[in-house]
Amino acid sequence: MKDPVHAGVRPAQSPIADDGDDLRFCSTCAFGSVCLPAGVDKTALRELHMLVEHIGPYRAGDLVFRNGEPFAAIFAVRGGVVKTRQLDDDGREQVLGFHLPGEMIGLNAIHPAKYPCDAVALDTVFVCRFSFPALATLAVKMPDVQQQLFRLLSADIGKASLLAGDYSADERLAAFLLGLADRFAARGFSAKAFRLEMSRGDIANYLRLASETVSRVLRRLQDQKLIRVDGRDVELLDRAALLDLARNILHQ
Amino acid sequence: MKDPVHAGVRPAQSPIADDGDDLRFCSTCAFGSVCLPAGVDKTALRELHMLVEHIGPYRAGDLVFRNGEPFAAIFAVRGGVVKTRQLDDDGREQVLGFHLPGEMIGLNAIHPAKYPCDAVALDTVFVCRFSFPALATLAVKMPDVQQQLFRLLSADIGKASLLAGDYSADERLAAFLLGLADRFAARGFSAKAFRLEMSRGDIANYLRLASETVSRVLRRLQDQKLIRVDGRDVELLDRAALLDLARNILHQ
DNA sequence: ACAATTAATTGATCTGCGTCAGGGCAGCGC
DNA sequence: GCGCTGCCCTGACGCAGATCAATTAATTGT
Repeated sequence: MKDPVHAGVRPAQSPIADDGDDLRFCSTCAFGSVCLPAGVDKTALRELHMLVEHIGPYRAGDLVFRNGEPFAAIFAVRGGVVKTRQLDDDGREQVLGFHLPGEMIGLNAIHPAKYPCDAVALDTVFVCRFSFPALATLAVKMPDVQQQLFRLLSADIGKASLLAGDYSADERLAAFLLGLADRFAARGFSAKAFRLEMSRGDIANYLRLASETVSRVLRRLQDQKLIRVDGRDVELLDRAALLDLARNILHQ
Repeated sequence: MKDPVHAGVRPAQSPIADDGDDLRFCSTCAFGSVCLPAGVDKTALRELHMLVEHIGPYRAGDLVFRNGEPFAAIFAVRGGVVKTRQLDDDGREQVLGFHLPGEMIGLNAIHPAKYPCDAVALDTVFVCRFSFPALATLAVKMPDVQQQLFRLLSADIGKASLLAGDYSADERLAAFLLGLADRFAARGFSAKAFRLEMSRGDIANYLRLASETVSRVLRRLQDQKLIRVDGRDVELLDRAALLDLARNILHQ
């Protein structure tokens, strides 16, 4: 563990953006299309870069923001994996999502004006912080920024309702794995083999299953030669079959 | 059935905005705070009213917008109840939500740039149509409009994940009834007694239950004196007990 | 007013997944 | 070395709710 940035990441490419190469990271970020526009007002662009604050590293277990904190900023994950979760009155956890490099968190805090969940680093995490008042002000001057914000928000509505259906454990796991694969691929990582930074318990909680069920289903999928599992490392062997399983969840 | 506008609505006040009294309706609408601002730039306000188009009546079963149609506008329900739903490949329905007067629909269409669901009138429905390009342009000139759009979008993310948890049938129904009651109350209707414009099947589908289960749970809640049910008319008798049941879903 | 649909209720049975219980294995401090 | 802790896996069992089936309202059309 000499290199904190690359600690705990093994297979395929490491999902950590090169800290020394902002441009390369930004091109895979949810805000990339506005942070790195081709031929757009240079002054406004400079303003956008001005209001971005690079923060990190967070270590596994650290909180990027905390439930109840007043809303002030949204964040783009720059490296590592972030879990968002709520704790109910009895202290039971509800995992809302996992966020890979290039993805935004904190959008659901705008309305209640405070963060409705914790954002927990699952490994070594770096983020970009966007002050929201500043971003909103900029959005008034740069319609592209406004559009992108609208799109990001709208996209999250769709994501949130994906798991609401009553799907079987197999469908959920298949959709989960394929979803991760596609998101890794969109950020330039391998879509076939990747590491699950989250525990079985987190996956189960996110998919509204028992962790025992996650174990059993992963084993079943492996027995059926759809995937290969080794601890937290996963390899997708039969994408078509997985897609067929997940069809109802993903394909609509 | 001589009066189409008020047909099929019985108990308490009818959830139909007075067509002749825009001001009164607008004050209860999701956009009310920007459509009816106190002491705001009159010119910009006029522009907002200019781009609002009143549409209706739709009859039960009519579509306000259709899955796959290119996204062009968002809508505020002005009267009646609208159901949003997806149909998967096999033609099975997935109910995404029910929308009462004053609530916005179509926000989840911004990102995919086409409507990801159908919006179906459950009874006689009137809507306000907001052209989205025009609204976005106006938002650049009126930061209040932009803010309100951000808030509406963000709020929908939270709503979408409410039902994602693994809750019991009783919890779901209690939360559903209380949620409806509060939304009716926020629009000036009775929070104690109201009519379910949607069928048991729609409720069941929305809550990811079987319609038989909805029947049974409603009966059980009635036996326990928490509610009174008569067909599609519901009266909440013991709000505290319902809140206690729904605590895990609503209260976080 | 009538049959013809469609929706709602109720009971009986089935089942997927949660719960409980037990065991293995790696990392870590002592 | 040792016990401790956290994570993962596996089997046995029970239950909430789905499914199947049959009856009884409500709607709708003629």
